[in-house]
Amino acid sequence: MSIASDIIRGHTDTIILAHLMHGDSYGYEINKSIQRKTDGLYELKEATLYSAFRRLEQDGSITSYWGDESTGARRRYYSITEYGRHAFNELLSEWERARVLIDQLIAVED
Amino acid sequence: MSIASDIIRGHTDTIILAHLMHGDSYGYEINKSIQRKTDGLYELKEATLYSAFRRLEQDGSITSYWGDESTGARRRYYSITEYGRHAFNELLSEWERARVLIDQLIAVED
DNA sequence: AAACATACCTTGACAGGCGATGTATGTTGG
DNA sequence: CCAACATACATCGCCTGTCAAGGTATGTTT
Repeated sequence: MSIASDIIRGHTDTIILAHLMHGDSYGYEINKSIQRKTDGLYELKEATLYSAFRRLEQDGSITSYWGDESTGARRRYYSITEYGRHAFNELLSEWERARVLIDQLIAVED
Repeated sequence: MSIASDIIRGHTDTIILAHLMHGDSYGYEINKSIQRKTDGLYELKEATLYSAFRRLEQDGSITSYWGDESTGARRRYYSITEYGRHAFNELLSEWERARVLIDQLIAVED
């Protein structure tokens, strides 16, 4: 892992919601997708991932249901809600603002 | 405050070190400078600021000394060390990488 | 005299990340 | 055939950074 978790902290929810904007998915798949997208540079720790699911479901951003796999391990699918889409957009624009702010604050030139 | 602290979290040290790259400074002034730079959009909470100073001094990134104000409240000045400059550069490039990574992960298009 | 600005500091609570550990199913290499 | 690995989910308890609240002290302005 080459990225400090304190930098990613606060983006976990956004990352998960972004994935669910494409359609329903489940934990393992979401994590694999993150690894693929970042060429293995980043992954969510399982404990982080599942605690995020709990958080997001509690606040109404996602809902979940068990898949009907006839074979293999069972999967719990997650679906983004209308509220979740709205929350995601908020998080996105917050990120835009934060990115500018941080760049401003850590620039050595003034 | 319009930026969630979980997004800025992990940048506190970088922000402080960036300021000290210009020269020695003290807590109150650093915080005022942050508010100025961001037009009041962001400020470090005092508890956060001073706990960051402690952290940075402990790991050898900064050193401190009391100013010799003949009038007004006393000031504790902080100075970035050679190690601190190195650490700052590391943090900077980590931010570059993280920014790209996050953008990649929260993009809805793929 | 009160309010405000400058300036520092500590305590205790809280939230998110994560190492460790556990469960269960299915596939594959030797 | 069985050990190792991949898939897939879940929880517990620790650690770390943030911050509300509170405190101290000096100087200026109203």
